[in-house]
Amino acid sequence: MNAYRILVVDDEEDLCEILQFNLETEGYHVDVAYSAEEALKLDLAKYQLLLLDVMMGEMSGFKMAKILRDNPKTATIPVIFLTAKDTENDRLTGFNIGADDYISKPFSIREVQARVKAVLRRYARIAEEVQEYVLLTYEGLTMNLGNKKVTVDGSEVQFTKKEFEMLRLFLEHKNRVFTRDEILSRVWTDDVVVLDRTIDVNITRLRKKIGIYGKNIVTRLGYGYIFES
Amino acid sequence: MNAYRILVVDDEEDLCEILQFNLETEGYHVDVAYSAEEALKLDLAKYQLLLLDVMMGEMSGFKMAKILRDNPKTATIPVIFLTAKDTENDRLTGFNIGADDYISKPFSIREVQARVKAVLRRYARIAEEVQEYVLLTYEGLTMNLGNKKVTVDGSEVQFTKKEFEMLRLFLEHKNRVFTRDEILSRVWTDDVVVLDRTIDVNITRLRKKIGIYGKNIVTRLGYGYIFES
DNA sequence: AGTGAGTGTAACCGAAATGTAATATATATT
DNA sequence: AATATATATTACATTTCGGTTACACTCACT
Repeated sequence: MNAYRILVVDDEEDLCEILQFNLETEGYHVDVAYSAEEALKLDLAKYQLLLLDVMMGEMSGFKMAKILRDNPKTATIPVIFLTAKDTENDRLTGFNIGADDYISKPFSIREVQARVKAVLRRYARIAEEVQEYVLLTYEGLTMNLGNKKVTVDGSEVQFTKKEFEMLRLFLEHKNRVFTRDEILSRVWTDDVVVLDRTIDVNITRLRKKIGIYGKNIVTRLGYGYIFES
Repeated sequence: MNAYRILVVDDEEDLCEILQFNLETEGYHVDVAYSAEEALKLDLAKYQLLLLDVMMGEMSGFKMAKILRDNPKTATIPVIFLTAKDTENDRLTGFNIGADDYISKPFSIREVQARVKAVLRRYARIAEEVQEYVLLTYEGLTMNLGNKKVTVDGSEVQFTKKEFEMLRLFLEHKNRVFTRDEILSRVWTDDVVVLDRTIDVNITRLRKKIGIYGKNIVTRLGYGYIFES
């Protein structure tokens, strides 16, 4: 069985070392980063759990978690916050961002081990069941990421891969402008080179397929496209 | 689309040439320095990526990277180390300093190209994600960089790209005079040449659009324009 | 080989954005 | 006050941008 990969992000090096040692003893693979900025450079999608210090360097753990939540590739990774601050307020902020648990410093290693185990168990179960049935919707538009089906006002519409991925991008980030370059890098593979205008053509095709909702894909002249809700 | 600027720092001239040639073929703009000392004389902030040799002349790549990390203007520039030494120890030193990647000599050009591409993509992504939340404001003026919308005292106003970028420049640097040349170089792409007078016209347009706040864009006769708060 | 879906490219058109020139106004200089 | 210089404004010309259509190419599957 493949070991779970855990990333610890904390600016206290000693603490990182302790966590790393003890969690690796438990059989996890543990990486460490000493700041949110450093952590964001990593390919975070490969971790099954993040332990984030709330108070550190430039970017707080909360901010980092927020960034993760908005990227589909990392949005579902469970997060446990570590913090010295144990006010009710912080706890709430944490849980609002989608914290899976919350550990206050100082903590016992046993406690950390127990919570990590619990979160991972929960995550494993949910990952299996839920992942397949993720639905993206906007009013009468629904995309089923599991079976790749799209329905527009109740009736199913056949989508091509490009159309599907573009609409997915838009529905995952409504009200955010995507430049053609961004769309290109997210929907097309790196090894192909296509003209900017290709996007336009595919936008036209997408708009047609989603009927009335085509109007929600708005052109931002000079910048790109945006799905407005 | 603006090309990424990469700086290669290595004392082996042949190697530099090879890297420069191959990366320029990929569409990047590549500069070269033959020592850390030489590199540090350059305006490093303009680069989006540094390739640093670890073993060279007086100052090592590690030392140079450390200097960069301590200067806020260069602290976030991604670094890839090039080295003949491939001990675990060196790798760790590198990553601790905040290396984004690590390439051991001898390496294949393909490998370098792939890693450079990967690092730049990661950075572009992070920059995008961060930008998504940025709101620039001044009293009743707000600019949303994520969806490129501007509101003036509550109501949305349509902006063209030039108008948007100019206002963005002003709001990001309130109370700072911008000469026409500076505005030109920041808002216009390098490949176009326009008259100075063009700025004036666009300033007029911008002033109109932001209504009452048009008065905050003040003309500094003989110098340029300033947004006064 | 033949077929059809998926996808990229080229070309045309209209609309929006942007640049330029001409003119008016303001500010500085003597 | 007169003149020169700098900027504002307007109207118009040009360029850029995006929507759309038709068509070509590729690839998987017969």
